[in-house]
Amino acid sequence: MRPKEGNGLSREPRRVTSFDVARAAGVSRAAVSRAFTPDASVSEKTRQKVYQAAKELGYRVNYLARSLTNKRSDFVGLVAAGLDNPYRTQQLEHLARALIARNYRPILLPTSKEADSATVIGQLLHYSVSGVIVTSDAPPSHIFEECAVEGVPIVLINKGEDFPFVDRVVSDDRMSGYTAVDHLIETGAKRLAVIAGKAVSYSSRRRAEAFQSRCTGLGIEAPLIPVAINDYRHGHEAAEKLLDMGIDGVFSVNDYMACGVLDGLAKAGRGDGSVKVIGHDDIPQASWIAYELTTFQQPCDVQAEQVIDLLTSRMSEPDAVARVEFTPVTLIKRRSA
Amino acid sequence: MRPKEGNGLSREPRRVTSFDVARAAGVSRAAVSRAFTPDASVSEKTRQKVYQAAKELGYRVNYLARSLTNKRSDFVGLVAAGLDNPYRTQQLEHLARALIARNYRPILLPTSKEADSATVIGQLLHYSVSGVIVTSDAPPSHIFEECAVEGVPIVLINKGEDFPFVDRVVSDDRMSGYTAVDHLIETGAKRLAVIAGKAVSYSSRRRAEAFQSRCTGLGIEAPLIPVAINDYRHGHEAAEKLLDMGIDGVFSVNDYMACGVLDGLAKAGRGDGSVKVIGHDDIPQASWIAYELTTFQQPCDVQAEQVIDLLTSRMSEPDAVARVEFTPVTLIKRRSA
DNA sequence: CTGTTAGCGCCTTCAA
DNA sequence: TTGAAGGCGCTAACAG
Repeated sequence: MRPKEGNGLSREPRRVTSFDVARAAGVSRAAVSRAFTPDASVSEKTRQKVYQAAKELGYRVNYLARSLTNKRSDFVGLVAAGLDNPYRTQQLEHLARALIARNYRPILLPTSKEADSATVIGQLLHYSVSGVIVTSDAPPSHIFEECAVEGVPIVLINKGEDFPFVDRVVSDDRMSGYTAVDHLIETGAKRLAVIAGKAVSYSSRRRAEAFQSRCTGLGIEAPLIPVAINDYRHGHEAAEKLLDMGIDGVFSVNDYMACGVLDGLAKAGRGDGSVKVIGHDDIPQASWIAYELTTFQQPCDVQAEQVIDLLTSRMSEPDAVARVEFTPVTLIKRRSA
Repeated sequence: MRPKEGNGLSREPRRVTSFDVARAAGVSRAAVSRAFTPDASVSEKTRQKVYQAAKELGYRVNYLARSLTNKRSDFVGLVAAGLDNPYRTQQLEHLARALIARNYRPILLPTSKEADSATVIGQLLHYSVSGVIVTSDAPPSHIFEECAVEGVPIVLINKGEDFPFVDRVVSDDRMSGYTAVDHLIETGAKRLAVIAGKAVSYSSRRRAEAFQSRCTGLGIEAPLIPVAINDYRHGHEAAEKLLDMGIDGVFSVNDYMACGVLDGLAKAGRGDGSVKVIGHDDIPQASWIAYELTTFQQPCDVQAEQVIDLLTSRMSEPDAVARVEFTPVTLIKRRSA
């Protein structure tokens, strides 16, 4: 059955096509195509004949060829950055699973300096992707236009840019900012502060703003402790400043950084709970015994569903007005506050 | 310039093809194709004409159509599981970046009960993938044959199955097992043990075996403390047993679980360093102040390169004998041992 | 170096 | 419901 050249297991991937199946089943190629197309018009009888022949020959529909005629592939770009933050990983995994569950194939595109999101999305446009999901820094707006022109939906997660045809899913940052203040005060904290990356992320900024705005409303002062990046190391460094300033209640805009804050406090001999800490995201480490971090759960599964809903509805209605979905947050109380 | 129906920004993705570019540039479609094919035979002059026209029209090569003729796409399947373990995330990110750097597109496929690796790899075969990288549980062997038939290279990471045409990259588990013993003894531990998932992972098992074999060689006893899964929770639970058994030096086959062990010890009031702990992988958390875990670094970047080397060399030599590459490990000494 | 000619594997009208 | 025919966008093989 193998091609030629009897070197044991010669290659030359002799692929079987719909033509082969058609011949074997005694039907036309169109019939084969229909048999493998959901709700196409085929009799059960031919369908079975086709399936039978297909199985015997080891036939698989070539989805790439299919997308050529369909003008749309099953691929969805997943543009991500900061995967060292465990929350990002969770998001990624949930998105990937949710996509696969709906028969999409996620193309993973980690961003960095060399490969920024714009370049990367540009690349995606070569594959007739069904959509693009962005968790990294928001790309420059010109890329949105390109996508719009090619009819490729984009969904941004926790980003701020308001742009025609670009949908977004954002977590309820005002809620977390406000609640953080209230809870810190409830636990007895007097001198509050918030740690957040300087203009690094939309959600980060919004949480910090909400926190401060709530404080202002209550007539208390609450400085922003700026850091370069919202990560463990910078959280750790911020802990010192915190102590210098006499803060006893702090909101770290994500857990990843909050872990650093807690460790920094512990290192300075203040791991006794005298400084209350609230994080955000409820990453696995937040419930680890070393931290037991009070935090806001931001359910990735819900978020993923929201994202995909936006994606699919935009596919059917490309010209719809841009929408924003809010992911609810829930305060999880633990030892740290 | 837009199609019809003047509803402001009407859609109907009017894609521009090589035909359009050819016409605009006054050349043939083949010329256009060549202009976009690395080291194809085109004069600089036509190439420029083509680029010019392409830019004006906003042309992009349709890679899907290209793969149709090439019979091979740029896609590489990334089959992964256990992404809650931060080391897995690191692997994933490095693999993805390494692939993209070489102009492959990683398709992310997280596995689980519903979507086991076999099913998932089967799906991939519809896309003429250039290869498959497996970090999850090894798939059943029949899938290897299917891939071999279709000429799709597979590389397994830290898996044991020895199968024709299937290459593997494995970390130097014997080395870590041996070194763990020696280092624990050096730091003064007397009663050793190793914690490992029961038949859950190849590397896990191999590390444990090496550990015990070294102990036997030194004439000391070293029980295996079995757990269901090598994760934080089970590490935490294992800590109790450890103390019951009077162990004072333990090798946890991965860091993720080791963090649980350390937390379990701390919770039992034995976070004083009286029980030495060594982990494996050097995940970010291992260097967090709460843990300062002595561990083995297993460089993801090296591993990723090894994987891709195997992948690409098998593409050119599909019938080569299966190879195994070893990833070196390095002991990183920290507070925990 | 360039254009022409055939497909790659599939899907979608269109008649029957 | 079925088959025939044409085309999706691109590239490889072959002249010139």
